[in-house]
Order: sequence, then structure tokens, then C-alpha cells
Amino acid sequence: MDVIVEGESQSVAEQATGLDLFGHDQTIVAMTVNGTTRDLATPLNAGDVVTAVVNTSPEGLSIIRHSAAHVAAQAVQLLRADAKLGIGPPITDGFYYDFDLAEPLTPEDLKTLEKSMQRIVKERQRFARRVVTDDQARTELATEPYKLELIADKGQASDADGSAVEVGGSELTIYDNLRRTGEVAWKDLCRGPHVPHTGYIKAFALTRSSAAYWRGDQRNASLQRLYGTAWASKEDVQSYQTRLDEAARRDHRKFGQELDLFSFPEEMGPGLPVFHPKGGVLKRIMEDYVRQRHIEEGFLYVGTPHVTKENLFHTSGHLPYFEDTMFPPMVYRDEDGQPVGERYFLKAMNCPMHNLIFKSRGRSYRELPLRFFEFGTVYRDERSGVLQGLTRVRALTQDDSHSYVMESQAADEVRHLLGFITSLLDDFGLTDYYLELSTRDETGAKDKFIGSDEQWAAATAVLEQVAQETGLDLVPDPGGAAFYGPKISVQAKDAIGRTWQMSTIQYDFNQPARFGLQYTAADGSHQQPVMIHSAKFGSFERFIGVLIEHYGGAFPVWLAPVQVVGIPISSDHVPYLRQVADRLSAAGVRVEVDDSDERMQKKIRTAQTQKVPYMMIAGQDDVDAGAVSFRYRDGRQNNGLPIDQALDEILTAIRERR
RNA sequence: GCCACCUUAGCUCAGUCGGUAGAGCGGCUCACUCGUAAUGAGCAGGUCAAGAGUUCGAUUCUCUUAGGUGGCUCCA
Repeated sequence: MDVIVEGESQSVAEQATGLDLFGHDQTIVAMTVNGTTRDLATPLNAGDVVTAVVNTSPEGLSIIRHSAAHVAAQAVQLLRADAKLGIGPPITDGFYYDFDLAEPLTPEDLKTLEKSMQRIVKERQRFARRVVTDDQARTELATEPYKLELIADKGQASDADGSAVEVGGSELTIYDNLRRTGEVAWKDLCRGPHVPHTGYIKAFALTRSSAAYWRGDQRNASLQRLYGTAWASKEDVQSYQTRLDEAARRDHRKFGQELDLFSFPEEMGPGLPVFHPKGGVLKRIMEDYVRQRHIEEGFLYVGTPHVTKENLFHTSGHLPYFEDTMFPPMVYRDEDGQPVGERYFLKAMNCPMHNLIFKSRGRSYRELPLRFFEFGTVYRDERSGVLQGLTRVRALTQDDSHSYVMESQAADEVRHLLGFITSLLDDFGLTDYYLELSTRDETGAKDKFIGSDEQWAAATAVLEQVAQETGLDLVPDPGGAAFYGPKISVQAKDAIGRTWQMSTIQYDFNQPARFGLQYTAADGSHQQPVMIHSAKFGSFERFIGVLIEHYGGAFPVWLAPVQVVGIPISSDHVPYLRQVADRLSAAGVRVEVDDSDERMQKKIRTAQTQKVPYMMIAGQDDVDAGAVSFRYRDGRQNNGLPIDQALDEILTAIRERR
């Protein structure tokens, strides 16, 4: 019979499989048949259109990783007879497999398991697929309670919790791992596809283990999750490792220490950063810049306190939802220690206070859109395990704004805000981000959200339309909305690929109602405005963290805490450099002269490790010529520049935000 | 909050199979005055995260607490 292989007709034997076509080449791990990915062992039919899935393609890697997950699970069940199987899908760069274990896995276990996996790989166990009925599957997997649950849930398998890789297809399949004797070494309920045999798994490593809840739900049993990585070749594992090492070198927490930017004093408590003078420069530049931009964009700068009486958060509706992540209230007590009077809370959000400013007098439709903004510091008593350097803290300052608009103005306002946000991110050089549209969860817990179906639908439509107009990647996030309305957020990546929510735009039809906000319309009637929350940086803390990692600590000149370091060849040249530095200071440049007793080579090294953009060097040659010599942090030199030209170069770079 | 691991000088780390500790960098002092990534010498600096227990004796072993790291869950 004939099949079409890679676009060309080829004659093959009846009963031929993909292995007959590709089996000679272990870089081909699977094939697509008429567009569907299959095991190579799948029999072919006349006229089938077949293409190879190679081990370096995303799909090929997924298959290798999924197969490696099976090998890992087999190894775990060899080591721990009590291990019950959970779910084991491929993920970015690797795989995991969850197990119910009496005792957690130790780092030593990981080493043992890796060796055991290598033995399984050496055995070249064949992955053999077979279709089973539900009853058959239940009988064969009678000792695997979690698998039985998956069989029962077959209809609702989800990519979110990884269960789709087990029971995602229309039929149940079991993959047997067969030794060359035909003996079944291990088996797993699995949709596949897999590599032909374990020998195809050329390069893998177990990386870590952790706890994970069954199907991602905190109310469920806590399982042990074993993480691994797998690649087409050992070289690829090596370059993956190198990539991780390089990412670790960009970690903002490390730069916080090395560049003297910020710290988390233990005396103050977790998640409470203090900014040192150099980090303070970053914060101040951002604040100055974003304040100016807000004013240009029509926002009115306001100010609100950090504490408020409890009732405000009842009015806003926040307290019932978020009391557990707000700091405990401040309570007055009488002589007997009994609570008296009002309780006060540290604010975890600014919007209720802005609403009170709106309400402070009558508002006309002529004032709308009315835009308030401030740097609002909020406090959130995050659970101890979730804190992460500057990217997740307990005290954070938002460049928080609230636009009050007529419903008919909402789409334009959202468009305006989104354009503002992307231009800001652009000015700060951030380009690696995407948009996320967080909506109410239509299937599940609707009661987490307040407002009518119509309101939600209308608000979501506005956000979705405007987000799509930007042409940026838009990822849906069902169930991720705030309780009072849907949101668009900007998601940026940190050094090791974790994504963080930065900017947000939230559509809110609830708080205006709860606060009884009104404006007088042209016809004299009282109307309720729509409120649009937005934070451009998100929080300064998180934005600074992401910025540090984005630039690897080497900030553009306009943001650099120290922009210029004057380095004299010998101490004789200090006064000369001081004169030049004074001119720079007068022009607003952050410049220091290193007049320490060290040699100039050492001073260059110090400036280099501090990632200072301009090393301004002067020796006798420069003094004689009325010049300075630049060394840039990339190692380039530009010697003997006339002073005016040197000053101009620096000022231009700052002005152009380079 | 859950699981695992970690915590020794300001920083990065050695070390003590139970007998109270070392280096480099950084800081200070002195000498050196140098042309593009570390000049040399000296000095200061540590209740070995905190508390309790075991022990003649604990930085070391056990427990508890705090802080951190990686995941999970959460994230207005």
C-alpha cells in the first residue's frame, strides 16, 4: 500500500507501522497520522498522511517528558511499595508526577530514583498502548484510588490539573511498559502518546520534590510531587542547566544585596522591604516619572491615609472577602482590657477612600471622566509561604487610580488606560509581557462574585474588545476576576520564567452602587458612574523587582542609581574630576568621584561590578587636553573626549532614557 | 497555611565524627600615586538565628520558634 510520508508518496508493506518508516532513527519519537499525533507503533492505512515528530520539537519534547514521567513513577513504585499514583504530565522544560506517599521524598531518594530510572531506560521497555473498558480499567487499577477517581471523572478531564493527559481521550487507554521478555514491568492509565521504548529517553534529571494538593485543591489530600527535566540530548540538559544558572544570577534579591538597593530587615518581619539610598533612587525616579505622566494623562493627584475605620471596608464589600489577608484590626480597650469603640484596619486597597473623595460633593456629568490617582501604600497579610523578594510583599505601594465615567465612556477610558500602560512599559524597556483577561468563572463558584449576569457580560465585553484592539497576546483567565468586576492585567516574567501580574485595569459596577456614587446628568437626573480601577506599574516593589531582573542590574542610564563615577589615574587628578563632576551634578546627573586610596584598576573593577554606566577617567593626558576618558560597562572605551562633548553624551543618554 | 531543604563575621563561604571557630571580600589605619576588572602590610569584627532539652561540656545531637529558599494553594 501507499502512504504519504513528509509529503511524498511511499510504498510500505500491509500492516506497516510508523516504526517501519522511522524506527531506524531514534530522533523521531512519534508521528502524526492525518494530523493526529500517534505512537510510532500505530498501524498505518493506505493513503495515510504521515509526518515525523522529532525529539527537538515542542511536541516531541512533550512526549519524551511524558514518557520520562512514567519511568519516574515506575522508579518511585519500585522504591516505595506504598506509593499511590496521582497525575504525571509534561510541563514546560520537564515533567512531574504526583504520588501519595507515607514518607516524603528526600534529596537522597532523588539520587536513588535517578539511578533506578537509568536502569529502566537501559532495559528499553516498550510502551504498549491498549484500549480498555471502564470496568477493565477499574479492575486493573483497583489498588490505585486516584486513578479510579480519574476513571470516574473521565468526562470532565481538565488541562488545568493535568488530568487530561491521563483520561483526556474518547476512550480509556492503558500503557504497559514491557520488558523484552514480554513481561509487564509497570502500567499506567494514560492517553499517550509515548516514545516506542524507554531507550528513547536520552537525557533527563530529577530536579526537586514538593508537596502538591490532589488536583490542585487545598481541601484535597496532600501528595508528593516529583519534578524532573528531560531533553533530546545531554547537551540540551546542560544548556537548560546553564539557562537556570544564568537566571539565578539575575535574581533581583541577589542584586538587592550586591547593589545595595533594598533589604528585608528580620527585625521588621517578613515581606516588609526597606529601600536603601540606591534603591531609593530607582523608586524616586519611577515615582517622579509616573506622577508626571499621570498628570499629563488627565489624572488628579489625591492623598489618603493608611488606616480607616472598619466600616469603610464593609461598605466597599471587601472585608467579608479579604479579612484573612488583611492585617488584624487595631482595637481600643478600656481599663479592664475589654474592646471599646471603633476598630481600625490598615488599608489593603485604596478604592474606598477615593470613592469618598468622589462623594465629597455633588458631581456633574461635565466632570467625567474624573480620574483620581495617588501612590497608595497598602498592607496585605500574605500567607507565610507566598512571599517572594520584592515580587510578593506585605506592604506595597500602588500607582493606583480610579476613573469615574459614564457607562458610555467606559470603553474609551479603558482604551485610554491600556494605551497609557503600554507606553509606560515601553518607556521602561519592558517588552516581554502579555495581557490576561480575568473573568468570572461561569461554571463554578459564581457566588464569589457580586453583580448581575448582564453587568458582568457587558463589562467583560468592553474589556475584551479593547484588549483585542491592542494586538497583544491575550490569555483568558476564567475565574480570576475581582469579586466586583472583570480585569485586564499585564503579566511579565521574572528571571526564572515565573509570571507576575503588573498593571491592571478593572471594571467595577459594584462599588459605585455600594457607595451610592452619583453624578447629575445633562437632563438633571442622577446617574451612577462606572468605576475603572487601574494600576500602571502594579506595585512599585514588584515592578522594581522585575526591572532589576530584566536589566540584570545594569539599568539604563536614566534609571541607574549612580550614573557616572569619576576615576582619577592618581590622586593628583581628583580636583580636575571634581570640577567636571560638579558641572554634571549641576545638570542633575548622579555622579560620584572615587577619591579612595585604591589604584585606578581597582576603582574600575568596583564601578564595573556596581554596573555604573559611565566610568569617567582622567589622567594627566586628559587634564592637558581638557578632556575625560570614558569606559562603558560593556568594556568599550572612548578616550580623550573634550569635556563639553562628554557632558553632552551623558545628558543626551539620560534625556533619551537610554 | 502545607511539604522539603537551609541559617557560622556586614557579604560569600570553610570548619568542628560534642571540648565555644577560620578564609576571601567589605570596613578602618599605614605605606604606595599607578592609563582601563582586585598594590601591600596591619587592625577591628562572631553569645555559630533564638529558646528549651540531653550531656561533665552543645555552634555540633533532639525538640520548639523565627527567618530564608524551592514548590503547592492563594494573590483585591
